[in-house]
Amino acid sequence: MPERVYTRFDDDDVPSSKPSKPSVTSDKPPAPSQGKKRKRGELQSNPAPEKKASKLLADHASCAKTQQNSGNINGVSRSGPPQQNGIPRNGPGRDDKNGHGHGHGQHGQHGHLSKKREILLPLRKALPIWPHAEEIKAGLRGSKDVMLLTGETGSGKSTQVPQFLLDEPWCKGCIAITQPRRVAAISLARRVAEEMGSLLGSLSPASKVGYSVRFDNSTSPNTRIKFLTEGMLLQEMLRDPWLNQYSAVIVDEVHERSVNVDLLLGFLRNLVTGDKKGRNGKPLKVVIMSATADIESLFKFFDEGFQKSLNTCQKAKGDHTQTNGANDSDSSWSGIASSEDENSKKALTKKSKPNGVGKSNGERSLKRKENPSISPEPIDLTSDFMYTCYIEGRQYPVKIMYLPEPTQDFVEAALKSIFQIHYKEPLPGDILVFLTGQDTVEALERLVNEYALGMDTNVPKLLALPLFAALPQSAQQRIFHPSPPKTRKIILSTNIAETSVTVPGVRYVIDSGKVKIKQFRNRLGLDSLLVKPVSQSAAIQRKGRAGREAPGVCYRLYTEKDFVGLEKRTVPEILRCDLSGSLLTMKARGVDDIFSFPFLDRPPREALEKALLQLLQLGALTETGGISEVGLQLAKLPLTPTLGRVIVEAAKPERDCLLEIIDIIACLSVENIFLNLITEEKKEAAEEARRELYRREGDHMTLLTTVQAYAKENSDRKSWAERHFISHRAMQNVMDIRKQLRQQCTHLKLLHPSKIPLKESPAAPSEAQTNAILHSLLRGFAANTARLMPDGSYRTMLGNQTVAIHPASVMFGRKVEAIVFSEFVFTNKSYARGVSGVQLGWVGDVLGSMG
DNA sequence: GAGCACTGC
Repeated sequence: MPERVYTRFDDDDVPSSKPSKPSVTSDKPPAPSQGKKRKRGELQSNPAPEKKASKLLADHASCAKTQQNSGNINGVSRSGPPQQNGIPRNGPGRDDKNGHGHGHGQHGQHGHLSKKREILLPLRKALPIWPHAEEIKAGLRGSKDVMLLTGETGSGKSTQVPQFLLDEPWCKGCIAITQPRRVAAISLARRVAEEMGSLLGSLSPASKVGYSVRFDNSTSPNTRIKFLTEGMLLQEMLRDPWLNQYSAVIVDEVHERSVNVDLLLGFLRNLVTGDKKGRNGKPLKVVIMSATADIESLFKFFDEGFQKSLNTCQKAKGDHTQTNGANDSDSSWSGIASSEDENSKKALTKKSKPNGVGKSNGERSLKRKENPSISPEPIDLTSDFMYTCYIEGRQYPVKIMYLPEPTQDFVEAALKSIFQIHYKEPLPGDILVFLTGQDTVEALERLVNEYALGMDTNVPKLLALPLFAALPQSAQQRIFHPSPPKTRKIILSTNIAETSVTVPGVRYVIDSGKVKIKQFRNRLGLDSLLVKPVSQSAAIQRKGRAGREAPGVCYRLYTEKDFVGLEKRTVPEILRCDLSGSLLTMKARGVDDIFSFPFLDRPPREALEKALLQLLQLGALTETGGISEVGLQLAKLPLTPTLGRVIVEAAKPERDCLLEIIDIIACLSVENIFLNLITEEKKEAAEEARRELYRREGDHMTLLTTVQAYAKENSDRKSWAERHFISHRAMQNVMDIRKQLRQQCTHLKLLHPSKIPLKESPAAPSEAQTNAILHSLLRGFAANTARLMPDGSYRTMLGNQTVAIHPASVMFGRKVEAIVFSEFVFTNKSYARGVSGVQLGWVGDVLGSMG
């Protein structure tokens, strides 16, 4: 009875039980429409010659049913179809942060620069955000220090907002704008420099736009707009906690909710609602840019900060004057808000009850929650200190198709959908498939290629392109090449395409509805990497990838009911990661009481306590919970506290193996340097080629040997890496980090400059050195130790859990009395990765010394 | 016998 049929849910991503208007749903077949409707059997009219293919298509044909193509569109339609203003794809301000859209070099001459600026100006003026310039400027004047801004994809917010604010009277200093990713920071800076007719960063002392990311700082004395990664701004706050060089901080892509952005928001709230005494009276304006759905919680977050500050201020006043009514809220308003104009004064008097405004807006926005994808109606979330602004985006409508029945095998379901789309839909229109990981990507790639062989010759060709982070850069670049003639590209991707990489040419998205997600388990102290259902917001994000260039279709490989049952939001990273690094960051920036730090989402007390305990065990905190000398050193290292602690240990005179440890740590802080090989043939070849690098002491000494051998190779490192089946890109990263860590350690007086060899030392480490290295590792990873049990398994020293040595380890299959490991991950079972053999007595010593 | 995605003076 249940026909396998894609059903379409019109219009809204989050269906409510009673749709506000009639829509095509799963229980009623759509009314036939005159236009593009295709017959059911149409797929069969193109029978594939090969049996497999024809079987597949026949299967799918019976379930393929196209829905009427109503003019109803999903997403933002208010501003009409995009690109009507002659704006090219990837044109100005379209949030193209891959750096592929406009890779112009610098034009050396002033004339060129201003000409470029003139050319770009009309394109800027056509952006959806342009008409809001005055509103945005006005929104931050007077007592209003915080602006919440939602701008959908393609609104131009990342490029235009800093330029709007630049000439405001309060803006005497620099504007910082943060990005979650390096490429985004750099390509946005390049774009804005062009728009302003300025050279980029350090290219000229006069340049007004720069950027700052790890390993790459490009600013000038005259930089007014600086794009930086979130981590970079946090790092700057270590030196300059009041952010004195900035007049404004713009935090972009807040909805991605990285750990760093959460910390940043907490610090910024404290700054902007605090006494600002370190800023010598200079104002600091904060702009938060995020998805519409987050605005309410962000508003509450900052509003709470302002309320608290009012209460504190008022209490202080009460204490001083010894007079009335500490709870009389009205009397306190004028105390803190030194309003600069009549309007804000009026606003002050209007707001009689602290919660009044927020509440009514809360009710209104609840309505929106049911339909988050409709055209945003402005919600009037305003306070005396905040302004909320909505910018429509440029997004084409995307139809959604659901499976009528859940599927167990999303790879097979994706395969069927790919061929269904390919046979049904005319070119152009590439297909983007969201899968969980390298394994499913490669499995589907093989299947697509296999079935494509059986396609009729008059059917367009298929080109399957895998996309995942571990893929070499050159292979990743293939997705940007235009399709060959009469060919449809099928991009098989992990969630890298959700945020990090924008694939051009996509009109069809197939969403497996699954994602591999990392979760830190406090009690066990280990990371889990598990396949889980995506959240609704992630599903919406994936769907949106189909509507970047033309109207599109999103095939969800789950039912509409499944979608309704999904979590609304992806759990923010800060609630599912090890917090020790974050807490160290906070302690180093003067947050004494981490339990009162303003978290947008507060991690459970247990997680905070666990992290504090870990920092204590590393010696990063004093007995009283203050930060120690070691802790300050760790906070300055671009490493996790654990890895940092290994560095500090290795610098001790009795260990004296810092350079070696730096090489190892550099490897541990990049992705796997050893390439994953698929065919048996290559695996064997790699085994053979790497034999000279393998060390029986374990993975850490193997990494050291590898770095030393690579560094020693002066002629052609790339071919050396290829010969040894080692990722050259990862090794370049390792060398960058090695350099940075050496510098850092010199600054921290852990390393004397005279110790850095001018030439790469070829000497293999002695046994004494090896022991020193392993002891240093043990100091940081004391909790990651296990002993061999009589039955041949390993059990952790703390917690007595079973761990298996990961198959990729050189220690795999070996039995030694004890092991130390730098990574502990749960996938199918608990695995130790990065394993070295150690003496049981050493482990006892280090555990004993920690108490 | 196995590898989501980012990021740091």
